[in-house]
Amino acid sequence: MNFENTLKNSGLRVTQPRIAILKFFNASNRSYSLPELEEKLKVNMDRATIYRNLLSLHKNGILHQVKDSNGVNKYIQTKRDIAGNHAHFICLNCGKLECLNNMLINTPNLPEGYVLKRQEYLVEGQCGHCANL
Amino acid sequence: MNFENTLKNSGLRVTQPRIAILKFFNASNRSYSLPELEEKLKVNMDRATIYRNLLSLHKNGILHQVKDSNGVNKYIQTKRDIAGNHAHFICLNCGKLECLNNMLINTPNLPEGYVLKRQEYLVEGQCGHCANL
DNA sequence: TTGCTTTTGCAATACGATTGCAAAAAGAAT
DNA sequence: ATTCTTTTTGCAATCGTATTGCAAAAGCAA
Repeated sequence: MNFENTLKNSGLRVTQPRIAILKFFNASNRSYSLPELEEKLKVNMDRATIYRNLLSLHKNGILHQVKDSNGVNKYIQTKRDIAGNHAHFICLNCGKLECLNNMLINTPNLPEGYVLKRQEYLVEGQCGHCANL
Repeated sequence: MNFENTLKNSGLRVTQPRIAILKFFNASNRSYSLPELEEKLKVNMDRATIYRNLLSLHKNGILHQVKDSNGVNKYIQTKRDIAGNHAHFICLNCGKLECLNNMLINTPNLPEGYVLKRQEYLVEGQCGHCANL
């Protein structure tokens, strides 16, 4: 499916900034923060535009959003073969974010009367490439 | 053990701000962020003082530090009966942070060649008290 | 009490996240 | 193609938490 359809299917208008963002993520397999994207795309669009599009693309399931250990949001293209809760890995060196598909998170065993809203299992370290530098 | 000894054992000088901070945490079983502590303690000390003391108390294992889902650092008194990696629960309503001692995290199964640096399993929801309001 | 080291208080700054608003662009209706 | 309505963009401002430089104050050992 092309970028235009991706947007249309989510009820989003097809705009230049959005196409550029989708194209950018599609050409990369790592994650980016808003400041990083700003740097990469700033000749083409404003920070607020990127920001708001990251939000809506995430809300529509097109981008995956994970906070790194500094509390900074990182975005990566959602892979469609992932279901259920899973852990995330972020490479502290290159910033690559991976979904650890083999680490499914089972529903946590909370004390009696507690209500679960969300959970996030973040693993950080060095990916295979960066560990060998 | 009293607050003075706690500090001395970590090689930290015994100062009024530190005693006040330890006393404050000791009287509460929930977690606080820097802004929250600022509010509670600002008549007595400066924000930078609180900030730097939270860092050193955390570095010395006296306080536990966990980022909530907004990326804000929360601090809570370290309970000495906790060993190993465990999940953390934060109540979205009252802010209470709990160590889920029954949820020990086993070493994640990373792909070949990856290096693990740190991990954090955060669970958010409502605690038993807040769920019944 | 002296002298050295650590800590504090104040002020400034860094930095990512977020918003208001008018102009521009997209898309539906005609 | 033109008009009209709604969404989106760009710019600038602002928010909130985190962080730092530096001189003065406090802690502590000799």
